[in-house]
Amino acid sequence: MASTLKDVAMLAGVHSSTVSRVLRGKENIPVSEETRQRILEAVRQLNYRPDKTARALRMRKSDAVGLVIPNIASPYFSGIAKELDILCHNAGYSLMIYDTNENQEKEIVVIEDLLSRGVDGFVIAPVQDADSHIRQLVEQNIPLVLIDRDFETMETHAVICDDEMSAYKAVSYLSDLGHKRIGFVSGRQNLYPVLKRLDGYRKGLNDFNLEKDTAFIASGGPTLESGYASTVNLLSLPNKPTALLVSGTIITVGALKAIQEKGLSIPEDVSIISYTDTIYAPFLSTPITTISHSVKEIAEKAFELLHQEIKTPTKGDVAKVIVQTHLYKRASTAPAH
Amino acid sequence: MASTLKDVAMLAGVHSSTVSRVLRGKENIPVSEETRQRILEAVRQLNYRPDKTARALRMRKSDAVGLVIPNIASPYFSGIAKELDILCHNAGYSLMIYDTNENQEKEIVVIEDLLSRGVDGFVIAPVQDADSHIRQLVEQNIPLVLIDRDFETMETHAVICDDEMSAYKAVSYLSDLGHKRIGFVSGRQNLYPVLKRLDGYRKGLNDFNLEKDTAFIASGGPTLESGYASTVNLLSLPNKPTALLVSGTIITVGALKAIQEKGLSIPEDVSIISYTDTIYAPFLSTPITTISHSVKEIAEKAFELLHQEIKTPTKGDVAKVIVQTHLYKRASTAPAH
DNA sequence: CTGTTAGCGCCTTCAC
DNA sequence: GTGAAGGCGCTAACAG
Repeated sequence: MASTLKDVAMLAGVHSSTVSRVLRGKENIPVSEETRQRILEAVRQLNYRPDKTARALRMRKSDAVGLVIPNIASPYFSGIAKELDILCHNAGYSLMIYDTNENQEKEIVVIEDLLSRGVDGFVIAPVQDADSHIRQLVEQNIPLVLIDRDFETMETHAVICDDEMSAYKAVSYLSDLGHKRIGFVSGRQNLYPVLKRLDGYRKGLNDFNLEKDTAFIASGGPTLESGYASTVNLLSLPNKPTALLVSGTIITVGALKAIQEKGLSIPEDVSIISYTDTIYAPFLSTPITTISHSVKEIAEKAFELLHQEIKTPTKGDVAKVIVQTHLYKRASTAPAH
Repeated sequence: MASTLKDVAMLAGVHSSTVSRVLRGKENIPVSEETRQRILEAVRQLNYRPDKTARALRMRKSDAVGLVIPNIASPYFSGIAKELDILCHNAGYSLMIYDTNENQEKEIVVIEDLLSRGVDGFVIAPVQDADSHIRQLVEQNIPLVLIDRDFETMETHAVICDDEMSAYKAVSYLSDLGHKRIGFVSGRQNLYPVLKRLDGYRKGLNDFNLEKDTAFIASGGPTLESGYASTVNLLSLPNKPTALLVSGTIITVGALKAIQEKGLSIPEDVSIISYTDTIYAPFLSTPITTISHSVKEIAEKAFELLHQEIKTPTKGDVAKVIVQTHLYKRASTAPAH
């Protein structure tokens, strides 16, 4: 059994409230140097550690923030988790990382759990099958920053990527290489980044006079199998694309597998640009051209907004921060034949 | 402000203790069907959710378990985190994932934090620069399972891999291919798996009569740079190894980078076997021979042990579970020239 | 300067 | 069957 304030107080011969005062050492609170030392000594002897559960109950705050992400096994989200964790830790918060497994029900449960554990704020990459539970957080003025996936009509802070522009640039680059038929492979189409990338993709097709065909757009679930199936479909078209814009790490692996099994080669038969964050990108059989995110920058902006919001709530004055991505040109993109 | 038991009691016209009884619905507790319904209705109306902070304070248990890992951005640990999260969630626990960043001080802080938040148990992959804080957990009979990294002399449950045997088999395989000089590249050498793999490696060198040279063993920190530097060193030896056994995902990327920059090719100039869990392994420029872990199996065994321990503490009766790894032979290993 | 008092929201024992 | 009382460990307001 861990020792309590009372135990320390007993040993030091004072009242527990005095111990409490000393321990949280507000500068302006008067307490004699002598008793202070006596208390500190008792704390040491008993190896006292404050009970954060009790503190949280009493204070209505927990010095904890909840990170809610759809897939901790994704290098993108785990990268954000890592960076955010470091920032939180340095600022004296604990970061509680929860995985929703891209499942809306679980997200709702998880947010309620975090709420009932009294976290001071949230960073959420929402599943986006529903939004009312997020809306509730906003209405209750609970500090919240969305990352990667925004609900545009909602008054929340958000840190998102330049998805529309990055897709547009990718298409532009492929167009410069002479590609006329570009496929779009992605996971779930209700996700904000996918939607935005689609916008950029379509805009690109338009502006550069490329072939438009709804069959060139293949979206599925967030799985390797889905990426595989989508790519197989695209590459089985009589009039198949000569280049692919692929969203997501695991989708990309599915796409690579499909291409390999079809006996096609990159970039001779098909060029590829991928949204992925794998450190293996340069070492793939064909080093792959990627659009990459700075997870550190995303984490930093998100933390900054959240921290500010926790300290001094900004009533409805909301920031939508856009983080620039970067196109790393590697060997998976080549002129169309 | 969220509603409390009292609010519900008010609305239902009963006392809060009655509400509490109904809500935790122990079958054998008598309560009239009528008031029960009235209470349930009030709960619905107020959208009441129990406060887990208060509950944890009162009950001395939180229905939460803490996962403490050295690097959430590693596919190995994030894979374990994901699987464990699913298991915990299904069993009604919340999983709090904490990253120690391979830093001993932070690990200590983080465990104390989790402790003071009243978690019911721990799953820990320890940093292993120190062990007294872990020993304390054991002494206080706090449910605990170590994963990946064991303290052999400590009476704790542990789920570890067959590191010695897997390294031995890797050496055996390389020996069969005719390699006489095999290098060993890894991260920190105080880690249990690294130590065990070294044991297996040395045993292999012995049994198969391979060249022994302490210069063939290059261990460093847990970074890409370290893996890079170690590999550069090995491959600069006058009498350099023709094969490398590499531990760790990020170390492997460093090694690949070094080989590439040296202008060497795999497997012509150097064969490689890697302990890594990247899904990209089959798609690398040379698909890499890997020793892979079943993160799912590790998570399952760990959860089983922990769950059991939380429900009915087994005084000192401790299990060390060994999970088999698998050697996936790919193109990065070839006969020595 | 320090002690007393009164809860935070919940659960458990003991009454009735 | 249900209510009242007490307390988990902590902090804040008020005394003195």
